[in-house]
Amino acid sequence: MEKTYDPQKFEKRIYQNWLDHKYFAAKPNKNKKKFSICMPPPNVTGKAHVGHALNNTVQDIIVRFKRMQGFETLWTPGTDHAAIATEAKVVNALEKEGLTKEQIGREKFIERGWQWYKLYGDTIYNQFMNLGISCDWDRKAFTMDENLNRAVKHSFVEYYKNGYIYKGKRVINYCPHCKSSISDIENEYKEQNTKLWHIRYPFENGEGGIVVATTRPETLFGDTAVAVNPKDKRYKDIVGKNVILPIVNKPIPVIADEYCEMEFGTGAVKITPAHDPNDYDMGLRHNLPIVNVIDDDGKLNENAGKFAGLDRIEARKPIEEELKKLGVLVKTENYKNKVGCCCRCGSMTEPKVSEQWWVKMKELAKPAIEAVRSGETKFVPKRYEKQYFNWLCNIQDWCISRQLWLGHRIPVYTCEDCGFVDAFEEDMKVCPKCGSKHISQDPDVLDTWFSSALWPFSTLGWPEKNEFYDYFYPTDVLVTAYDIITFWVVRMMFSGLHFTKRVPFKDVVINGMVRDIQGRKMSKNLGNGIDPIDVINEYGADSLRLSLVNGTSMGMDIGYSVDKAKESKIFINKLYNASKFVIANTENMEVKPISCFKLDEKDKWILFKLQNLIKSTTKNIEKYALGVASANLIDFTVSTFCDWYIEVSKLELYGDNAENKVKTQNILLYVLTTILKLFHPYIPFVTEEIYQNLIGHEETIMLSTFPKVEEKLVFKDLKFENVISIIKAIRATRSEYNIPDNKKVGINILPLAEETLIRENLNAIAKLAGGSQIQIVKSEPIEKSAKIVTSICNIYLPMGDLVDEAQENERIEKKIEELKFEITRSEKMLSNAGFVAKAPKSLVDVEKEKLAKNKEFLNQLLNK
RNA sequence: GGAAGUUUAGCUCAGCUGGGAGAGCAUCUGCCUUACAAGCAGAGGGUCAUAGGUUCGAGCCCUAUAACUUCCACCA
Repeated sequence: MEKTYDPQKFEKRIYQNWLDHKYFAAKPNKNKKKFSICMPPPNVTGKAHVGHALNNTVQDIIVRFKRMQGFETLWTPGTDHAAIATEAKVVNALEKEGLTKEQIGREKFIERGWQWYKLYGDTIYNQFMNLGISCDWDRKAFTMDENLNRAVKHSFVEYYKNGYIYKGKRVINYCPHCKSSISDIENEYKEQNTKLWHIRYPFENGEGGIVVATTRPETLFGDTAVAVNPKDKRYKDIVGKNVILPIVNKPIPVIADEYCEMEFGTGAVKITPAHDPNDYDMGLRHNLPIVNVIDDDGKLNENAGKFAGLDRIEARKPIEEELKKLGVLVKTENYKNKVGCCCRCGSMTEPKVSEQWWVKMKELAKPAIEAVRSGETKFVPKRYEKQYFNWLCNIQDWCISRQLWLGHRIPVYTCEDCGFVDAFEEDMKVCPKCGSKHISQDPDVLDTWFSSALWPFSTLGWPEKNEFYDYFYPTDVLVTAYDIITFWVVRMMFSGLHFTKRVPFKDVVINGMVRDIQGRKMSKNLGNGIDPIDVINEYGADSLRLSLVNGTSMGMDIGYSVDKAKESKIFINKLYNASKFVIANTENMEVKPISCFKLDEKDKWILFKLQNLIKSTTKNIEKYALGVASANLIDFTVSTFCDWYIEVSKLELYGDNAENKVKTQNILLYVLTTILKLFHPYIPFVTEEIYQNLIGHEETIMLSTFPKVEEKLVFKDLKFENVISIIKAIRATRSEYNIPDNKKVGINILPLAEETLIRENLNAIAKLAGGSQIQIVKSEPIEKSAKIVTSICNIYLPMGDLVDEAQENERIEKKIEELKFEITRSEKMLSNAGFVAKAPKSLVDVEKEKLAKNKEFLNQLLNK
């Protein structure tokens, strides 16, 4: 191994080796249990950000763990075509060439789309590979692939034939920039400083009238009524009368509708059915005409008279001037409200009445609700189920048509001659009813999420019957961030249940969002984004991975800065160095099973703690407590293995007892190997690199067996803890006396119990506590010494004049006080009838034992 | 308006079915001890947001309050 830990030197090489051996590939295997998972597909033309790194790290940890546990493990990678986003990029690119998509036509445009996919499609995969993730690259899926396209058509037609899909006129959100409808969840409300315009709509004689408050004066041209609350006494007498619509000079009725809040504004609302969903509903209730005043570019149309052609927002100013001139602008006031914005491009969306394709949701939602309610699919953490239920229980029909060219075209065909309309999986050239060739396909494409909704099974080849689908479906876990529960998780659930009759996954693990260290979202505007590739280049993929999950808990946001990767690298460096030590000291060793050695206390101690670690790591990973598991692993590696076992093992390794040396070598090797395997899912590269240098290693650590608890190595009564206490006490006392570490002192030990243990570990105590010479004494030495008391021995450090009587007494007094406090505490607890009666017996026993021990210790001290 | 989450050491965060408050970083002191100075050893630092309640026992359960975050709804 290299002298220093330098991840750049081996990460790429190791990954290539894994690829070459096809270790990530999975195939149906009846003799093994399966584990399957599919990657949330990133945007095909996107770049990896830290969120992806976290999401894929979590998946890879789970996948590697399961693979080592012996499951046939399939992790399907994939990308999404993200129609709106990609189309916008292609349009942009065309713009730079001075072209529009209309100019080059649909076919050419789609070709350009494919060029775009191909050009950028592998970028994100390559970035993911740097992370070390172990997905089956031979099964890469893309939502626009031919077989996935087939799944989309198949499911659309199935929905259509069974009456789940319909075409209908509704108010939808329209993005004038993307020139497409978007669904309700793609419409994000953002707060904006604007004005509230109070406009007087006079009576037909030009006098008086009614004052309405509006945030959108520009839609005035589309007003077809003024509404008030029926209970509103102020307007009781004018309901049913007409008022004059200013500028347009057209009479419109005053109507009464419960929807109006009497308290808001003036209590009177202008009703524009064409440009507001609530007004639209009211229009239906009151049979109002619909007057459209905004065109697809977001400009006012001919209904706006002389304002036609102006952008809807820019038109506000001249309209305000005009209203002022007419004397109907009562006042304007500053106002904060929220306006819908396109989640892709950020521009303000327009509610628009139009004809779109919809999926009826009510029936589809029911089994999806039931599957989570019954526990067939579980969320981790559970609280996210509420978000899921909340959405599904108030579900609205899903608008699935988009006025774009990239994406899956809606497979509905209309015959221009006989009017026949139907959905088909095949491309239709001739009308099946009348034979006419004048048959045309619907121009719209499907919402990107329509194909994503089929992801867990479409990536397994559905609807074709095949062994991958049969063996690996349903998948076991879905790992995703909470921001797409409604977009994606919900839709996969109901689609999966509808088409496959099974839940698409058993567990939904929600990872948090990665934020900056101040808790802000990472964004281009703030310039606080962190590029995971930069982190990998500087600290290595293992450090990035570990820093993203260590000490975190599922579903919680993570405040991230590169300092965390640095911290992880420092730890990995430690592991690397400890491994170097073990490797150097086990080179030519004789490998034997540990059970054939006579184990001493330190051996039993480390072996037992290791068994506990195996148990807790397994349990924690199984319940997705990845951050707890890694923290325990780090703690064991540093504070148990390196700080103590390696240090005491040096005595055996450099000593002259050959049998003890072989024993220690074997234990070191066993413990290190086990640590590496436990850690492999987290830090796959460095564990493989080290593993390859161990005696008796297998082909690859990633296919080795995940450690299991060995009952033979589970011991009780860990006496070595006493030795540690002795060493720590001496160190602390030395520090108290300001004795520098390079100065050695004599150590005299007067055993009060466990003399054998103390004798066996004399050298260890001397070495680790900085002793010049160490000896067992039968009574307190005459020399002036610092006295240390522990529960099994008294320790005397002869330090001559350095010894301060007062300080000595103080230390002993302090210990006595501590013990007295402990004893009082125990006695209080044990004299509490409630505690003795109700607390678990084991706990009461522990307390009794503690009390007895402390009493004995105190007696020793008091009797001296 | 409805819902969820967060509040623990100076900072970033863990903390299991309720059973003596933890880590890393930062700070202070000493040490280049042959795996590691990217290190080692020692030390200081907390009214677990606030107020009640349940319990033998509360960081954890219940109620209220405050601050911050997010999701849903979209009152012109």
